[in-house]
Amino acid sequence: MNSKFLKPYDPTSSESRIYKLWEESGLFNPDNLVKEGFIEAQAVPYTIIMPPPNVTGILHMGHGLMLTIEDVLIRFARMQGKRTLWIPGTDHAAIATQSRVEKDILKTEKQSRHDLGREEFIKRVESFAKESHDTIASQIRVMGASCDWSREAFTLDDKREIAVRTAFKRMYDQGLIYRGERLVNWDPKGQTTIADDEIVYEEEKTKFYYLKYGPFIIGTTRPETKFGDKYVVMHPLDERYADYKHGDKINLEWINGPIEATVIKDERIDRELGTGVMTITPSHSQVDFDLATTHGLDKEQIIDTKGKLLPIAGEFAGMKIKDAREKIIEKLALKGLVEKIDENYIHNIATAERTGGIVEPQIMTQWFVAVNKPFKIPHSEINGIKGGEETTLKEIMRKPVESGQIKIEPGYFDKTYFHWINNLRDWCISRQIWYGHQIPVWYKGEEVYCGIEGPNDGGWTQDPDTLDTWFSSALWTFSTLGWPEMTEDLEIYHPTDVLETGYEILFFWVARMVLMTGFCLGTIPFKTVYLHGTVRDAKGRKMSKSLGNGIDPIDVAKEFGADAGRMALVVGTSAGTDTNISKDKIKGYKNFSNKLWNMARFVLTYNESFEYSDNKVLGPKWNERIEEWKKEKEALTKELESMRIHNAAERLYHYAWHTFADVIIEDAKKVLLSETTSEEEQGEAKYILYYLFVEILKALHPFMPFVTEEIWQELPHKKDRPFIMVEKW
RNA sequence: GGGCGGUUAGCUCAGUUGGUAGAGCGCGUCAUUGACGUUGACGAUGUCAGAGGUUCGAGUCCUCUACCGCCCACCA
Repeated sequence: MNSKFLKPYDPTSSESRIYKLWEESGLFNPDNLVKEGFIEAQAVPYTIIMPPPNVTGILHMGHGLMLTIEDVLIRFARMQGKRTLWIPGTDHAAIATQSRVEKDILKTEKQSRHDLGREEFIKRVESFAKESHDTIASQIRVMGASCDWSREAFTLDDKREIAVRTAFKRMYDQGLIYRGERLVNWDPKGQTTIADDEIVYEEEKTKFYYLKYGPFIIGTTRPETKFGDKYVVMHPLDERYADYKHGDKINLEWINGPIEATVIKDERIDRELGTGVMTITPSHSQVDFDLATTHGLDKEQIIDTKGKLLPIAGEFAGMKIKDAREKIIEKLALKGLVEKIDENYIHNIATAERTGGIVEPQIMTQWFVAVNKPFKIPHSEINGIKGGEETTLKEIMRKPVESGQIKIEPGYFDKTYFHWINNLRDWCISRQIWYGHQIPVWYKGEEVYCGIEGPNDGGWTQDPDTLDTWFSSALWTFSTLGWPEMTEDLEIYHPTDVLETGYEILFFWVARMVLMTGFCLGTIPFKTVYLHGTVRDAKGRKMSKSLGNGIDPIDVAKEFGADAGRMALVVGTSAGTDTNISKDKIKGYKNFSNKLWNMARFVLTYNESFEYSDNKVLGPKWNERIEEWKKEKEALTKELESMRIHNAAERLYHYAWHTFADVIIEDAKKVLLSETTSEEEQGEAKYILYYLFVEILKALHPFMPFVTEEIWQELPHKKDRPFIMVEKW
């Protein structure tokens, strides 16, 4: 027995050494597993593509949970003899990364991205991203993730660039990507458009003004947008306004003098709300824009992209929204046009998630993906959608989940998924930022060209916008496998088996992967979606910098070992529910690592050498124990196959400690320490200890890969496989 | 405003198709120079949020109520 067993288990010295051994063996790569004969070439493939962490910083406990769950599934599949592939990668996270670097540069150099220029700025972002990537890659290793580094990908590397441009061009050619004037969410602070999902609504107390608009009273929180309001809208069945007919012209006194207003009747107006009458500002409000579009009304821009009033505001032109608001009310009050002011009006304002800027809707030319437009899908393996027939991207998202072809775990998220799809509007994919995939469209005068490469002849300018970061992540399951080339990887490993991710990105990402895979490949990206919850502190609070309650997975690995951290993350954590973690909990599993270590010490004390034999006959007492274990193992396998990882982990912990150590070892001890037992009896006791211990190590390996491998390497019996990692389940 | 989830032991949570309640931590008593004190044995604690229903039988299925949390949403 190696003398290291005489000391308590020290994870820090083992873990990095063991990871290195694994990595150098090349056995994270399924090609090598086949080459070296550990699995059959025809074996069932099992694939997970790692959700790429953003290169905006370092990994947190949420990533720790993600990596643990995926590694458990992967190691389990590998031990079951499947052709197991787990591809790691990182995400360029366009806006998040750009604004992070912008902030840094502003702080240290007092420069903006415009001061540096596009090229120089991109260089800075790239160097930041590189550094962040390296940190992340090493953290993933610390967690013990057995992913295939030879296939590592980045959402903004050369291969993925080709995939993105190919997908874009195909959609463009199908008419599913179009450029249009639409009302978009403009972030004046970030100077870019943002997606609906990137908005955070915040409650704000503001004033609600009732203004006299000719014979009507209109309510508003935003008098500064009212300069161009020359349409007054009401419900066609509202009896209070029956005297006014659609199209009537009314002359009235307004902010900067007399105007002519036109009456519009539309049933979308809520009669109960306010006075039941509204004026509209199509340029800066979605409802108003829709109304104006239906009735063919003028759309005048009132506020510019910096958040200042335009010349239409007359004397207020050039003022900021906040400053102008009070001044306008003062003027209206002087004219006697203010009926009433409600001082305590609570409403939600839209702010940009990344910058905190107050979103100002603007009419702009942007690129969109049409989700409701019918198109002919050439080939389809999606349940409920036939190749060669017409469908829509929305259908492509809905059908696989509806038909059960894609299973979402936990199941109740189906409802949320459908609810979201039903309310989905066209996806705005252009962003006015620099870091990301630049839109593969070039202009020369009136000519427009879309292609994988720019046109060869001179005089063309590429569209300056970049794509929403989710556009490239939506291709992730197949861009990582070599698409648009029809590679062997793509053939073998796609569709992938499991997408494991946090429930908060079900819409941003999961739904869009389904969309893109359906469009590009006519199939589904994955068979199962496993959604994990948020990792919280011991009191159930979100971990945050301001609270200082965060736990760093790397610190955990240093203090308790990655194995302990993994167990603590996984036990008691069912799909879709949040999990609380504390140092006490992690410490409990460090103790467990040590317990295993000491079991090894005891077992090896009595088994300096060991011969496995398949037909070893044991007495009934020990036989019962073996039967008991077999049942336990069956139950475990079932739990793992149904992805109830928490149950499997808990069962194993309980079996190893409270059955094997507390009962079986104690029983064996009685035999081994007694003077009166025969040699045969002693042999049986030794055998059962060794046999069951090895079984436990194997079963525990997916959960606690390091300590189990470390012990396995010291076992005396002749092993035909170099690592427990590639042992048979 | 719309949708979804939760409410089980002091704490954190399991509980697969309905069959007399479980784990970990914590707590109490005791043990122990024997693989391990990062230990062992034994033990206590629950009207499973409340009300009603279906059933031979409900933590589990149905309805309602209360509280907590999350997501979505352009209320002028």
